[in-house]
Amino acid sequence: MPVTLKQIAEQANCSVMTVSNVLNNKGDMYRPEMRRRVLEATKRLGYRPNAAARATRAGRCGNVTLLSSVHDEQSNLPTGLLGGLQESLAQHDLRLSFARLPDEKLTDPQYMMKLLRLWSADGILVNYTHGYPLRMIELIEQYRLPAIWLNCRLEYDCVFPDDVAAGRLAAEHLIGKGLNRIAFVDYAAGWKDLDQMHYSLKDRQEGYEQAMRDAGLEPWVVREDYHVSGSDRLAVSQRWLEDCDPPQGVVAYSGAQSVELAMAVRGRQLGRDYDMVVFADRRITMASGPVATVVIPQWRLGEQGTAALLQKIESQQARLAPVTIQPELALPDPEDEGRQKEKDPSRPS
Amino acid sequence: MPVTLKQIAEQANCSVMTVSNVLNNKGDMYRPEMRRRVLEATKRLGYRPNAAARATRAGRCGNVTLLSSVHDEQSNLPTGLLGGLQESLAQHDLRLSFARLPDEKLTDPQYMMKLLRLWSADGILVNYTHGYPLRMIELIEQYRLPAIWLNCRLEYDCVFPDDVAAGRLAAEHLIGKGLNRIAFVDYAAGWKDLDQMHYSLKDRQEGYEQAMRDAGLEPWVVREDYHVSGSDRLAVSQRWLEDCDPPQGVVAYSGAQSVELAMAVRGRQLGRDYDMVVFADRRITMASGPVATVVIPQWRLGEQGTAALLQKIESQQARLAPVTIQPELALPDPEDEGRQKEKDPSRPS
DNA sequence: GTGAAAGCGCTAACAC
DNA sequence: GTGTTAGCGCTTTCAC
Repeated sequence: MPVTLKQIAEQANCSVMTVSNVLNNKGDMYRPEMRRRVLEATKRLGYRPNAAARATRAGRCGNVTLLSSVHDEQSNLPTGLLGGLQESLAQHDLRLSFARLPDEKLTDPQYMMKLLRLWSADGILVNYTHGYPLRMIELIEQYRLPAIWLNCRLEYDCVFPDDVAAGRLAAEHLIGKGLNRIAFVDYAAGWKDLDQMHYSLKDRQEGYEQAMRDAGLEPWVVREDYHVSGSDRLAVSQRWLEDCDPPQGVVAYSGAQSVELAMAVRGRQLGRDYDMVVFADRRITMASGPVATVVIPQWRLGEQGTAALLQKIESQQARLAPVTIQPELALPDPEDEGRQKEKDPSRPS
Repeated sequence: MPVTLKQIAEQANCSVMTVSNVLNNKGDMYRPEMRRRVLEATKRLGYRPNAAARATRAGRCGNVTLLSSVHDEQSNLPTGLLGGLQESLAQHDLRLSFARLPDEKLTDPQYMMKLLRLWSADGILVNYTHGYPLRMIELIEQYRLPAIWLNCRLEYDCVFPDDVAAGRLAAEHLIGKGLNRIAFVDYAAGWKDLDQMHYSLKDRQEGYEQAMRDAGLEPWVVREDYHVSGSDRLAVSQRWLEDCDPPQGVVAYSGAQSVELAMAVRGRQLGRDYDMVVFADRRITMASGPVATVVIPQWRLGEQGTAALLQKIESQQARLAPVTIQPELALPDPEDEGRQKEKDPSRPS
């Protein structure tokens, strides 16, 4: 039903090739009159190029697939990452597609065909940060899929943030303000389950501890034995804050809001009585106002992921060296407020 | 470079058609021996089907494009929506691709070709919730792109949540608990800029007001003249809470955290001294613990969006009646805690 | 300057 | 049961 080059050629009284050339910027040689006729017919018919046909001819797919877990209920896909990927891929005339590895048994060859068809791409970006099934690694190897892992600290073929640097950056900011009692808070993992968790939990704490020791300060890590769920975080925060001289600075991997609230109940105000640094993909404003944020630039991560994948596709190289992304400290500088992208007020929440 | 059916046929000593049929579940007629040889060669060579070629043959593109704004710095793409779209499209052997309408002048035909190639799809899902450029509507019309608008309340070809119902649901929950002084809080829009904002701002307030009046209660809307930025919300919350007998219930479109904090500073605890309802795409846990949430089921919105788009593509119908999605109240029931999907603790934040 | 021929990988239709 | 033919929309090559 869609318009084809052939139909344009008929309308413009020329050959299909002429149309193709004119529309692909190779029409310099043609008479202006010819070009005009072609462009006019193209516009009039509302012609849309058929990417599939072009890709078939070119022997490529024209797209890259972002592979995610089916288990991600929560957003594991920052808009910045999506944007960075999409825009850098578009510059190479590649589309970004989305796929998941379902739970079904992947032994049925018929089912595998269906899945591979959906994955059909020039390359794969794997967005599992942890807990990726062995089966997927097997599939990637078996089908020689050019793949890059995002947010994964592997030996090769990956792009990930330098989380030790992120931890250092956070601590150094507070140390630089002359604070001494600086706590590192994380409720996401406990000491007992830390090892099975994402490396960033350990690495950011490690960076914090390094910075503290370098400054001659005693690290102060607030971490329970096990993961603290959202509903328990306030109580836990209040408990440890009761027992101590309250911190002058807090580096929060998670639980920042419960610390803020527990401090407020004790009459201690963020920005006045203590400082906080959080980690995020963008500058953060908490309930008490903006806070210093160690920004993990997801946009750049996406761009670098694209670059790595393209290199992998081009070079057919077996293994690519890991790429690390440096985090950046974003201050809650009031002067910056204007530039800070506020949550767009007119969008639905 | 990728493996083709032809190569498999050579290895399996048969024709390309035999391979195609066996791999596409149409191989019942073939001798088991033949099928075995084909499947063996397929596996050994690591064959991946070429979706582009199949799509070319079928006269379709095999994918649907999700069109987003370049201006979305903040996540406007809930994971649930993505998941619902992706999964329902996969059931129809369609891939989901992403694209954006860039700011560049869209007058250059060469540039337009490039863009249309990236948008190349059987249909388009428009994810602009507001502020979509007129140029895009023109493009959709000119190129007869089968399009469905998501989260937009239009006259036709759209799928969006019933936000009046959402507002009602929130208020009725608190009214049902026997509360009287129930405030509706929104800092995202002010009275003066409400009209240019997303319809959900007005609609949820409208639903709240309806429910209040139905119950013989006085609506109490907290809204400033203009948008209140994140850094000012706490101060604003403290100001209006100072002047009044504090509310027993709060319906928060936005600013929930600043209200929670302001109340805490006054010694009023969420769940003990007052109740709150918020709107989200999933059950929400605030710093004080879980709260009742009016859940806008984005997953279902995605599924319905797919259904509508497929119908639009199939039927070539000019205009499809709008589809509304009903919100659901999710209680902060402790019994439900187990089922509540906590933010996965092992992911990077 | 323009167009005819060939072929990309795949599959519907039909022949044997 | 298996293979042959033709053709999807597009572009590379090369002839006129």
